[in-house]
Amino acid sequence: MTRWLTIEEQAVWRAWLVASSMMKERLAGDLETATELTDEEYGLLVQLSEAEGRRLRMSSLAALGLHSRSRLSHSISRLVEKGWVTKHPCDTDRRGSWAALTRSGFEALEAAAPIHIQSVREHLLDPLTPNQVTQLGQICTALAEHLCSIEGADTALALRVMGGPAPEPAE
Amino acid sequence: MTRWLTIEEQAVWRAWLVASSMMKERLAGDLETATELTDEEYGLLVQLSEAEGRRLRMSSLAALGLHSRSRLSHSISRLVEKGWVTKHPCDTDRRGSWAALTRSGFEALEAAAPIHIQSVREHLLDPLTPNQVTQLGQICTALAEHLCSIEGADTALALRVMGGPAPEPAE
DNA sequence: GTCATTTAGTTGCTTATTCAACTACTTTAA
DNA sequence: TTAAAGTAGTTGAATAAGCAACTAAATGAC
Repeated sequence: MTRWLTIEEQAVWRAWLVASSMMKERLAGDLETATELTDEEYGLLVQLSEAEGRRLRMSSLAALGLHSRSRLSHSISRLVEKGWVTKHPCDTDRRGSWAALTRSGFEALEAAAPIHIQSVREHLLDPLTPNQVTQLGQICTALAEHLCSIEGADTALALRVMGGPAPEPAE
Repeated sequence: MTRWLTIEEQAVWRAWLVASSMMKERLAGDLETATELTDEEYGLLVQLSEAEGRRLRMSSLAALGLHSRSRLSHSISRLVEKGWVTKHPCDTDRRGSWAALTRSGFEALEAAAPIHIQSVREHLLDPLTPNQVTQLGQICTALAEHLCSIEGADTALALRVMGGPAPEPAE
Protein backbone atom coordinates (compact mmCIF):
# COMPACT_ATOMS: atom_id res chain seq x y z
CA MET A 1 0.00 0.00 0.00
CA THR A 2 1.15 3.44 -0.85
CA ARG A 3 1.68 5.80 1.99
CA TRP A 4 0.21 8.97 0.59
CA LEU A 5 1.65 12.41 1.24
CA THR A 6 -0.04 14.53 3.87
CA ILE A 7 -1.17 18.02 2.93
CA GLU A 8 1.90 19.46 4.61
CA GLU A 9 4.22 17.10 2.82
CA GLN A 10 2.61 17.90 -0.48
CA ALA A 11 3.07 21.57 0.20
CA VAL A 12 6.75 21.09 0.91
CA TRP A 13 7.26 19.01 -2.16
CA ARG A 14 5.50 21.45 -4.41
CA ALA A 15 7.26 24.43 -2.95
CA TRP A 16 10.55 22.67 -3.59
CA LEU A 17 9.56 21.81 -7.11
CA VAL A 18 8.39 25.30 -7.95
CA ALA A 19 11.31 27.02 -6.31
CA SER A 20 13.94 24.81 -7.86
CA SER A 21 12.59 24.94 -11.35
CA MET A 22 11.90 28.65 -11.31
CA MET A 23 15.31 29.34 -9.81
CA LYS A 24 17.02 27.43 -12.54
CA GLU A 25 15.07 29.23 -15.23
CA ARG A 26 15.59 32.60 -13.74
CA LEU A 27 19.32 32.28 -13.24
CA ALA A 28 19.75 30.91 -16.73
CA GLY A 29 17.64 33.73 -18.10
CA ASP A 30 19.55 36.44 -16.28
CA LEU A 31 22.81 35.02 -17.51
CA GLU A 32 21.75 34.57 -21.08
CA THR A 33 20.25 37.99 -21.50
CA ALA A 34 23.19 39.82 -19.97
CA THR A 35 26.17 37.84 -21.24
CA GLU A 36 27.29 35.86 -24.22
CA LEU A 37 27.23 32.60 -22.26
CA THR A 38 24.43 30.17 -21.72
CA ASP A 39 23.93 28.59 -18.36
CA GLU A 40 25.38 25.34 -19.53
CA GLU A 41 28.42 26.96 -21.06
CA TYR A 42 28.97 28.96 -17.93
CA GLY A 43 28.92 25.80 -15.85
CA LEU A 44 31.47 24.05 -18.00
CA LEU A 45 33.79 27.04 -18.16
CA VAL A 46 33.61 27.46 -14.41
CA GLN A 47 34.67 23.89 -13.90
CA LEU A 48 37.60 24.33 -16.21
CA SER A 49 38.58 27.64 -14.66
CA GLU A 50 38.80 26.10 -11.23
CA ALA A 51 40.82 23.09 -12.24
CA GLU A 52 44.58 22.96 -12.03
CA GLY A 53 46.06 24.45 -15.13
CA ARG A 54 42.54 25.43 -16.15
CA ARG A 55 42.06 22.15 -17.88
CA LEU A 56 40.32 18.87 -17.20
CA ARG A 57 40.06 15.45 -18.70
CA MET A 58 36.77 14.84 -20.47
CA SER A 59 35.96 12.07 -18.07
CA SER A 60 36.48 14.24 -15.01
CA LEU A 61 34.36 16.92 -16.50
CA ALA A 62 31.62 14.42 -17.23
CA ALA A 63 31.83 13.00 -13.74
CA LEU A 64 31.46 16.40 -12.11
CA GLY A 65 28.63 17.96 -13.95
CA LEU A 66 25.55 16.15 -14.88
CA HIS A 67 26.49 15.66 -18.46
CA SER A 68 26.50 12.33 -20.12
CA ARG A 69 29.69 11.52 -21.92
CA SER A 70 28.06 12.04 -25.24
CA ARG A 71 26.48 15.32 -24.38
CA LEU A 72 29.74 16.57 -23.02
CA SER A 73 31.49 15.65 -26.20
CA HIS A 74 28.97 17.61 -28.23
CA SER A 75 29.00 20.58 -25.87
CA ILE A 76 32.74 20.83 -25.77
CA SER A 77 32.93 20.74 -29.55
CA ARG A 78 30.69 23.78 -29.62
CA LEU A 79 32.87 25.54 -27.08
CA VAL A 80 35.90 24.74 -29.19
CA GLU A 81 34.21 26.25 -32.23
CA LYS A 82 33.55 29.39 -30.28
CA GLY A 83 37.17 29.57 -29.29
CA TRP A 84 36.62 29.29 -25.56
CA VAL A 85 38.14 25.87 -25.13
CA THR A 86 40.86 23.91 -26.82
CA LYS A 87 41.50 20.22 -26.76
CA HIS A 88 44.76 18.38 -26.68
CA PRO A 89 45.67 14.76 -26.23
CA CYS A 90 46.75 13.32 -22.93
CA ASP A 91 50.18 11.77 -23.03
CA THR A 92 49.94 9.51 -20.04
CA ASP A 93 46.82 7.93 -21.45
CA ARG A 94 46.59 8.12 -25.17
CA ARG A 95 42.87 7.44 -25.24
CA GLY A 96 42.22 10.52 -23.22
CA SER A 97 42.06 14.18 -23.98
CA TRP A 98 42.19 17.41 -22.10
CA ALA A 99 39.78 20.28 -22.46
CA ALA A 100 41.48 23.54 -21.60
CA LEU A 101 40.09 27.01 -21.10
CA THR A 102 41.44 29.55 -23.55
CA ARG A 103 42.27 33.13 -22.78
CA SER A 104 39.12 34.25 -24.50
CA GLY A 105 37.05 31.64 -22.68
CA PHE A 106 38.43 32.94 -19.44
CA GLU A 107 37.57 36.47 -20.39
CA ALA A 108 34.02 35.53 -21.28
CA LEU A 109 33.76 33.87 -17.91
CA GLU A 110 35.18 36.86 -16.07
CA ALA A 111 32.67 39.08 -17.76
CA ALA A 112 29.78 36.80 -16.90
CA ALA A 113 30.66 36.05 -13.29
CA PRO A 114 29.42 39.30 -11.72
CA ILE A 115 26.06 38.89 -13.41
CA HIS A 116 25.78 35.40 -12.11
CA ILE A 117 26.79 36.26 -8.57
CA GLN A 118 24.36 39.13 -8.53
CA SER A 119 21.65 36.80 -9.65
CA VAL A 120 22.40 34.25 -6.95
CA ARG A 121 22.30 36.95 -4.33
CA GLU A 122 19.14 38.49 -5.56
CA HIS A 123 17.12 35.33 -6.03
CA LEU A 124 18.53 32.84 -3.58
CA LEU A 125 20.24 34.61 -0.69
CA ASP A 126 18.52 37.94 -0.29
CA PRO A 127 14.94 36.70 -0.07
CA LEU A 128 15.87 34.60 2.96
CA THR A 129 16.78 35.51 6.50
CA PRO A 130 20.38 34.75 7.52
CA ASN A 131 19.04 31.91 9.58
CA GLN A 132 17.20 30.46 6.65
CA VAL A 133 20.30 30.67 4.51
CA THR A 134 22.14 28.58 7.06
CA GLN A 135 19.29 26.11 7.30
CA LEU A 136 19.08 25.84 3.55
CA GLY A 137 22.76 25.05 3.38
CA GLN A 138 22.40 22.26 5.90
CA ILE A 139 19.32 20.86 4.27
CA CYS A 140 20.72 20.84 0.76
CA THR A 141 23.93 19.32 1.98
CA ALA A 142 21.99 16.53 3.62
CA LEU A 143 19.99 15.96 0.46
CA ALA A 144 23.09 16.02 -1.71
CA GLU A 145 24.78 13.54 0.58
CA HIS A 146 21.83 11.23 0.43
CA LEU A 147 21.64 11.43 -3.34
CA CYS A 148 25.36 10.98 -3.83
CA SER A 149 25.48 8.01 -1.52
CA ILE A 150 22.76 6.32 -3.54
CA GLU A 151 24.60 6.57 -6.77
CA GLY A 152 28.04 6.12 -5.35
CA ALA A 153 29.11 9.61 -6.30
CA ASP A 154 31.50 11.60 -4.21
CA THR A 155 29.64 14.30 -2.33
CA ALA A 156 32.67 16.27 -1.39
CA LEU A 157 33.66 16.43 -5.01
CA ALA A 158 30.20 17.35 -6.18
CA LEU A 159 29.84 20.08 -3.61
CA ARG A 160 33.27 21.41 -4.23
CA VAL A 161 33.09 21.79 -7.92
CA MET A 162 29.66 22.08 -9.35
CA GLY A 163 28.38 25.24 -10.92
CA GLY A 164 30.64 27.40 -8.89
CA PRO A 165 30.59 31.12 -8.79
CA ALA A 166 33.61 32.99 -9.88
CA PRO A 167 36.70 32.64 -11.94
CA GLU A 168 39.44 33.63 -9.59
CA PRO A 169 41.03 36.48 -11.49
CA ALA A 170 44.09 34.44 -10.66
CA GLU A 171 47.73 35.06 -11.21
CA MET B 1 31.93 46.59 -7.99
CA THR B 2 30.82 43.05 -7.58
CA ARG B 3 30.12 41.89 -4.10
CA TRP B 4 31.63 38.43 -4.17
CA LEU B 5 30.13 35.45 -2.38
CA THR B 6 31.66 34.46 0.94
CA ILE B 7 32.78 30.89 1.39
CA GLU B 8 29.62 30.13 3.34
CA GLU B 9 27.43 31.65 0.69
CA GLN B 10 29.20 29.72 -1.99
CA ALA B 11 28.68 26.54 -0.04
CA VAL B 12 24.96 27.22 0.26
CA TRP B 13 24.62 28.02 -3.39
CA ARG B 14 26.49 24.94 -4.49
CA ALA B 15 24.62 22.69 -2.13
CA TRP B 16 21.38 24.05 -3.54
CA LEU B 17 22.58 23.57 -7.07
CA VAL B 18 23.76 20.03 -6.53
CA ALA B 19 20.73 19.00 -4.52
CA SER B 20 18.22 20.44 -6.92
CA SER B 21 19.75 19.07 -10.04
CA MET B 22 20.41 15.64 -8.59
CA MET B 23 16.92 15.52 -7.14
CA LYS B 24 15.38 16.26 -10.48
CA GLU B 25 17.45 13.64 -12.19
CA ARG B 26 16.82 11.02 -9.59
CA LEU B 27 13.07 11.47 -9.44
CA ALA B 28 12.85 11.45 -13.20
CA GLY B 29 14.99 8.34 -13.33
CA ASP B 30 12.96 6.47 -10.74
CA LEU B 31 9.78 7.31 -12.57
CA GLU B 32 11.03 6.41 -16.00
CA THR B 33 12.52 3.09 -15.05
CA ALA B 34 9.47 1.93 -13.11
CA THR B 35 6.60 3.28 -15.17
CA GLU B 36 5.64 4.00 -18.73
CA LEU B 37 5.65 7.74 -18.11
CA THR B 38 8.45 10.22 -18.36
CA ASP B 39 8.79 12.92 -15.80
CA GLU B 40 7.45 15.51 -18.19
CA GLU B 41 4.46 13.40 -19.16
CA TYR B 42 3.72 12.71 -15.54
CA GLY B 43 3.70 16.41 -14.79
CA LEU B 44 1.31 17.21 -17.58
CA LEU B 45 -1.04 14.37 -16.75
CA VAL B 46 -1.08 15.38 -13.09
CA GLN B 47 -2.13 18.88 -14.01
CA LEU B 48 -4.92 17.59 -16.16
CA SER B 49 -6.04 15.10 -13.56
CA GLU B 50 -6.40 17.80 -10.95
CA ALA B 51 -8.33 20.19 -13.11
CA GLU B 52 -12.06 20.39 -13.19
CA GLY B 53 -13.43 17.84 -15.60
CA ARG B 54 -9.88 16.58 -15.97
CA ARG B 55 -9.24 18.96 -18.78
CA LEU B 56 -7.49 22.27 -19.28
CA ARG B 57 -7.10 24.89 -21.93
CA MET B 58 -3.72 24.80 -23.60
CA SER B 59 -2.97 28.28 -22.36
CA SER B 60 -3.70 27.40 -18.74
CA LEU B 61 -1.54 24.36 -19.00
CA ALA B 62 1.27 26.43 -20.45
CA ALA B 63 0.90 29.08 -17.76
CA LEU B 64 1.12 26.54 -14.97
CA GLY B 65 4.03 24.43 -15.90
CA LEU B 66 7.18 25.80 -17.28
CA HIS B 67 6.46 24.88 -20.83
CA SER B 68 6.57 27.34 -23.61
CA ARG B 69 3.49 27.40 -25.75
CA SER B 70 5.27 25.69 -28.55
CA ARG B 71 6.77 22.97 -26.45
CA LEU B 72 3.43 22.30 -24.90
CA SER B 73 1.86 21.96 -28.29
CA HIS B 74 4.44 19.39 -29.33
CA SER B 75 4.26 17.51 -26.04
CA ILE B 76 0.52 17.30 -26.04
CA SER B 77 0.55 15.98 -29.59
CA ARG B 78 2.74 13.15 -28.41
CA LEU B 79 0.39 12.45 -25.53
CA VAL B 80 -2.51 12.39 -27.94
CA GLU B 81 -0.69 9.87 -30.11
CA LYS B 82 -0.18 7.69 -27.07
CA GLY B 83 -3.85 7.85 -26.30
CA TRP B 84 -3.51 9.52 -22.92
CA VAL B 85 -4.96 12.83 -23.88
CA THR B 86 -7.58 14.01 -26.35
CA LYS B 87 -8.15 17.45 -27.69
CA HIS B 88 -11.36 19.17 -28.50
CA PRO B 89 -12.24 22.69 -29.48
CA CYS B 90 -13.47 25.27 -27.05
CA ASP B 91 -16.84 26.65 -27.93
CA THR B 92 -16.73 29.87 -26.01
CA ASP B 93 -13.51 30.82 -27.75
CA ARG B 94 -13.06 29.26 -31.08
CA ARG B 95 -9.34 29.87 -31.17
CA GLY B 96 -8.87 27.78 -28.09
CA SER B 97 -8.74 24.08 -27.42
CA TRP B 98 -9.04 21.79 -24.47
CA ALA B 99 -6.67 19.01 -23.59
CA ALA B 100 -8.46 16.30 -21.67
CA LEU B 101 -7.17 13.28 -19.82
CA THR B 102 -8.43 9.99 -21.23
CA ARG B 103 -9.34 6.95 -19.24
CA SER B 104 -6.13 5.29 -20.24
CA GLY B 105 -4.13 8.40 -19.39
CA PHE B 106 -5.70 8.39 -16.00
CA GLU B 107 -4.83 4.76 -15.51
CA ALA B 108 -1.23 5.34 -16.49
CA LEU B 109 -1.12 8.12 -13.97
CA GLU B 110 -2.66 6.02 -11.23
CA ALA B 111 -0.10 3.35 -11.84
CA ALA B 112 2.75 5.81 -11.72
CA ALA B 113 1.70 7.83 -8.71
CA PRO B 114 2.82 5.40 -5.99
CA ILE B 115 6.27 5.20 -7.52
CA HIS B 116 6.53 8.91 -7.59
CA ILE B 117 5.31 9.41 -4.04
CA GLN B 118 7.69 6.80 -2.81
CA SER B 119 10.49 8.57 -4.58
CA VAL B 120 9.63 11.93 -3.05
CA ARG B 121 9.56 10.37 0.40
CA GLU B 122 12.77 8.54 -0.03
CA HIS B 123 14.84 11.32 -1.51
CA LEU B 124 13.33 14.53 -0.23
CA LEU B 125 11.45 13.92 3.01
CA ASP B 126 13.10 10.98 4.69
CA PRO B 127 16.68 12.25 4.62
CA LEU B 128 15.61 15.31 6.62
CA THR B 129 14.49 15.75 10.21
CA PRO B 130 10.86 16.80 10.68
CA ASN B 131 12.12 20.22 11.61
CA GLN B 132 14.13 20.51 8.47
CA VAL B 133 11.14 19.49 6.40
CA THR B 134 9.20 22.35 7.89
CA GLN B 135 12.05 24.77 7.36
CA LEU B 136 12.46 23.65 3.78
CA GLY B 137 8.81 24.27 3.13
CA GLN B 138 9.05 27.80 4.47
CA ILE B 139 12.24 28.54 2.60
CA CYS B 140 11.03 27.25 -0.73
CA THR B 141 7.76 29.08 -0.34
CA ALA B 142 9.65 32.30 0.27
CA LEU B 143 11.82 31.69 -2.77
CA ALA B 144 8.86 30.81 -4.93
CA GLU B 145 7.06 33.93 -3.81
CA HIS B 146 10.03 36.05 -4.64
CA LEU B 147 10.42 34.48 -8.06
CA CYS B 148 6.75 34.66 -8.88
CA SER B 149 6.54 38.28 -7.85
CA ILE B 150 9.38 39.14 -10.18
CA GLU B 151 7.73 37.69 -13.20
CA GLY B 152 4.25 38.60 -12.22
CA ALA B 153 3.18 35.00 -11.89
CA ASP B 154 0.65 33.90 -9.35
CA THR B 155 2.38 32.11 -6.49
CA ALA B 156 -0.74 30.59 -5.07
CA LEU B 157 -1.51 29.08 -8.42
CA ALA B 158 2.00 27.86 -8.98
CA LEU B 159 2.18 26.27 -5.56
CA ARG B 160 -1.23 24.77 -5.83
CA VAL B 161 -0.86 23.06 -9.11
CA MET B 162 2.64 22.37 -10.19
CA GLY B 163 4.02 18.89 -10.42
CA GLY B 164 1.65 17.60 -7.86
CA PRO B 165 1.61 14.21 -6.33
CA ALA B 166 -1.33 12.01 -6.80
CA PRO B 167 -4.28 11.54 -9.00
CA GLU B 168 -7.09 11.44 -6.52
CA PRO B 169 -8.58 8.03 -7.22
CA ALA B 170 -11.66 10.19 -7.37
CA GLU B 171 -15.28 9.42 -7.51
C1' DG C 1 53.25 -12.32 -24.80
C1' DT C 2 48.30 -12.62 -26.31
C1' DC C 3 43.48 -12.58 -25.85
C1' DA C 4 39.40 -10.82 -23.31
C1' DT C 5 37.69 -6.95 -20.70
C1' DT C 6 37.31 -2.43 -19.33
C1' DT C 7 37.79 2.47 -19.97
C1' DA C 8 38.05 7.02 -22.82
C1' DG C 9 35.99 9.35 -26.00
C1' DT C 10 33.56 10.21 -30.46
C1' DT C 11 30.06 9.83 -34.06
C1' DG C 12 25.59 9.33 -36.29
C1' DC C 13 20.83 8.62 -35.92
C1' DT C 14 16.60 9.58 -33.56
C1' DT C 15 14.01 12.36 -30.73
C1' DA C 16 13.03 16.66 -28.26
C1' DT C 17 13.30 21.70 -27.67
C1' DT C 18 13.48 26.25 -29.22
C1' DC C 19 12.63 30.13 -32.26
C1' DA C 20 10.21 32.64 -35.60
C1' DA C 21 6.68 32.81 -38.64
C1' DC C 22 2.10 31.84 -39.40
C1' DT C 23 -3.38 31.18 -39.18
C1' DA C 24 -7.40 32.12 -37.05
C1' DC C 25 -10.19 34.21 -33.91
C1' DT C 26 -11.37 38.13 -30.37
C1' DT C 27 -11.28 42.58 -28.59
C1' DT C 28 -10.87 47.49 -28.79
C1' DA C 29 -11.90 51.68 -30.46
C1' DA C 30 -13.07 54.98 -34.04
C1' DT D 1 -18.57 47.97 -39.09
C1' DT D 2 -14.42 47.86 -39.86
C1' DA D 3 -9.61 48.37 -39.19
C1' DA D 4 -5.82 47.65 -35.65
C1' DA D 5 -4.11 45.22 -32.12
C1' DG D 6 -3.94 41.48 -29.16
C1' DT D 7 -4.52 36.43 -27.97
C1' DA D 8 -4.70 31.13 -28.80
C1' DG D 9 -2.51 27.87 -30.74
C1' DT D 10 0.18 25.40 -34.45
C1' DT D 11 3.86 24.47 -37.66
C1' DG D 12 8.48 23.93 -39.68
C1' DA D 13 13.14 24.58 -39.71
C1' DA D 14 17.35 24.84 -36.80
C1' DT D 15 19.70 23.47 -32.67
C1' DA D 16 20.47 20.51 -28.88
C1' DA D 17 20.04 16.22 -26.24
C1' DG D 18 20.02 11.16 -25.70
C1' DC D 19 21.03 6.49 -27.27
C1' DA D 20 23.64 2.94 -29.24
C1' DA D 21 27.26 1.54 -31.95
C1' DC D 22 31.86 2.32 -32.70
C1' DT D 23 37.40 3.07 -32.44
C1' DA D 24 41.30 2.99 -29.85
C1' DA D 25 44.03 2.38 -26.01
C1' DA D 26 44.88 0.36 -21.37
C1' DT D 27 44.40 -3.34 -18.06
C1' DG D 28 44.35 -7.95 -16.46
C1' DA D 29 44.36 -13.07 -16.73
C1' DC D 30 46.53 -16.69 -18.02
